[in-house]
Amino acid sequence: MSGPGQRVLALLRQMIAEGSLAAGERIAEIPTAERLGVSRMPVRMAFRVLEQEGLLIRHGARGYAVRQLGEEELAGAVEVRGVLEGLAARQAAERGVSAEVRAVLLECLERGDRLFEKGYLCEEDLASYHDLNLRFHQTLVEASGNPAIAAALARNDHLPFASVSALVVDREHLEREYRRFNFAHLQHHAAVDAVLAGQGARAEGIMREHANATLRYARLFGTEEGDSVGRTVIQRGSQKPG
Amino acid sequence: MSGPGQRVLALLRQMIAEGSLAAGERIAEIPTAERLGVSRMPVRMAFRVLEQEGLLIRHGARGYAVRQLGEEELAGAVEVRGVLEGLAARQAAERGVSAEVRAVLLECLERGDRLFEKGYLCEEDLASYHDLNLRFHQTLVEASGNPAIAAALARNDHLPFASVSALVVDREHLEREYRRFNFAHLQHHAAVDAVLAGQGARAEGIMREHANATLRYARLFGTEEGDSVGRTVIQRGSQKPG
DNA sequence: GAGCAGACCATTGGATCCAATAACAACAAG
DNA sequence: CTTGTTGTTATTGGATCCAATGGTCTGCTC
Repeated sequence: MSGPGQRVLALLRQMIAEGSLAAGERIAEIPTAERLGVSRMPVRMAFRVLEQEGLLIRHGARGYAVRQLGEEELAGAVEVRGVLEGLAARQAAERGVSAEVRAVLLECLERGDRLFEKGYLCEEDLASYHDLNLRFHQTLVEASGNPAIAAALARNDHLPFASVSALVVDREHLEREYRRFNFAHLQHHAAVDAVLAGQGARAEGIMREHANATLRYARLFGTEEGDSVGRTVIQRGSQKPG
Repeated sequence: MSGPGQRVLALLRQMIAEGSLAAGERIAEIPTAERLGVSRMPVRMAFRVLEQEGLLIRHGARGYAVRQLGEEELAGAVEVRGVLEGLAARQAAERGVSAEVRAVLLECLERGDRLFEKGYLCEEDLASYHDLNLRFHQTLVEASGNPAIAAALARNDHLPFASVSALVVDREHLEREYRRFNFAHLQHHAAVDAVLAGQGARAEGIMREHANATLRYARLFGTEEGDSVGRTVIQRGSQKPG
């Protein structure tokens, strides 16, 4: 575990996510292998995985290309995440959650409450919120008892900006971000309320709308088009899907 | 294209789907390679892809195991397909469909009408219905304009029995299957009606329920538990996701 | 007799080599 | 001048070899 193969895979994912690899440009095995200082073999393996994840697409009959995803493709991925997490919430509500899951969800809510009750956000609050947000979503998906949801979500989670684990934050306007994340956190509250009450349809609707919190709310709460100054992505290490 | 690598991948998928490989049992590279008469390399590649598709899972620290999916996992996958195809139908209805898509959908409906109007099903009707069913679903997903849906569906489509391309038919009771497929076809009618009328929510609801036609209706329409005699799977060649 | 340690074997991952194929370019012919 | 054909090169896929790691079995010691 964590041999050169995994390292190459993680490196390529990161390079694609942060744009070091020009989108749409062709990418070959040998230059990539030399650039990363490994043999062609782990690169070959990584290319297959990355193709399955949708980050690379075949470029003609020879080689791969970094997939360039436009605005509406991103919106589509967010929409997909919405229906999947909505399904997870509904099934969790319908089947009922265990005491452990209930405890984790309530703890996430409480930790978020403590974050937001002081009325502003500082730098390390962003990291904390990111962590609890991730934990909340993962717990809900697990609580659905439907592993197919996690499997389907795994694809989206590899697309940059479309996953829960990628939070686009505007560090220049932390008061705006406070409102945005606070709203998202209130949606968490509503979702937990619905799930614990066994209200499947309500839980589904809330989580479906909540998917927009990642991306669309960023515009909704004031960050206009082209206002990319100071926008940062908190991207955490790839949590394993299993 | 279509070299030994693709052949190995297709063979392994088929062997997993039809149960030639015992579920849950460990599967190693070397015996598999010898059994298929190829080197270890294409097997290694295929294992990675199959792991990404969810057909294989890691068996401890060494090797892979064929994933055994129980009844409720299958039901979960069907549910996932429901929400995804529901989303596709809704987005197709909301954005409107092109003339070409409209023509294809109507042609699928008409061909189905001709199949069912004679009041019974014969053997080659099953293949015809399978083809038009597949075409219908693919067209609808494409019409959504959301490639993330197809990407998310690709995972489910590899799980045996959960995809549109796997129809479980009971050849012993073709009159029952007539009622079942006819019902599914009427759902197609309703879905197209809703999509063409721009009724997104209605289209979504119909397609969501329609996902159950693959599996759950088989029991609903009379095939009881354990009544597996004469049940066959029409599984067609792996249509490429892109 | 049981537990621990060491050694051997099985199996996987990486590297290098070889073959096959596709693309590009150059040259010749119409 | 344009187009077709052929040759060369670049790149990918497959095979074989080598190293590293984990598991198991056996023997020794307490």
